[in-house]
Amino acid sequence: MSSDLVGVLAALANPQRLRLIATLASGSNYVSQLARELQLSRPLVHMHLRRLEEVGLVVGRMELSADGKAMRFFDVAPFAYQLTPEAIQDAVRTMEEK
Amino acid sequence: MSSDLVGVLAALANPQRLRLIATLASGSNYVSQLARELQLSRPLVHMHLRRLEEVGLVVGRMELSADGKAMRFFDVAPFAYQLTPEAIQDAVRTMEEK
DNA sequence: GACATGTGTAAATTATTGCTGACACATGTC
DNA sequence: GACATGTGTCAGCAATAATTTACACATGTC
Repeated sequence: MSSDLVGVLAALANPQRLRLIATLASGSNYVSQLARELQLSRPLVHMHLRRLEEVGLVVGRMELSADGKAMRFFDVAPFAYQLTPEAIQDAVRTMEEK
Repeated sequence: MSSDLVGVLAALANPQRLRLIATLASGSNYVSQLARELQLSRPLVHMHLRRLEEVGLVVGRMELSADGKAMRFFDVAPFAYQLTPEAIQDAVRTMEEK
């Protein structure tokens, strides 16, 4: 169970992905709808969400809509990272021990 | 006075820069020495430190050594960022209002 | 003067990322 | 069947980031 700080930081170091998290923080949503709301192409949203999911910042699930369409909903994970020099020092320490 | 979360995150989203911060957290140090300790080329360390300084995560100062050489020392700034969905939501809000 | 140390920068290369435009596959309605 | 919605993926291009090598300039010592 690696917390992989670098990975999380890399996932967050992008304006679009921050906007995605900000939007999802107000409630779960699905890919096409997010693309419309944030004015991004759907493949792009798909890719950003995958990147966020890989490091556990959001979680996705499949859901069937009333009219039978398979829709992919996402929620933010309740993460909380404290970013201080000391926290980074610890992260680097565990990072360097193979 | 912009806190520019994306900029800070981008600056931190790199293993070498995290190692630099971790090293500086144990005490101030200068460029050539850091390059030796972290096994990186000096221009690379120079560039990473500049990137960190731009967003205020480290601060640099010139200092004259005993034998008269101009040396560039760096210290970590005492930063503390709380990374939660809500904090990101706030950051994006202030980010979107031009 | 040659050699060690330190500083800075610029050019060129490589690797990575962000993004678009296709394509394929479903479902339900006119 | 044509059209709307939704899903996924892949190829390619453009922009950015990471890295090296080489140069310039200082200082002090052998």
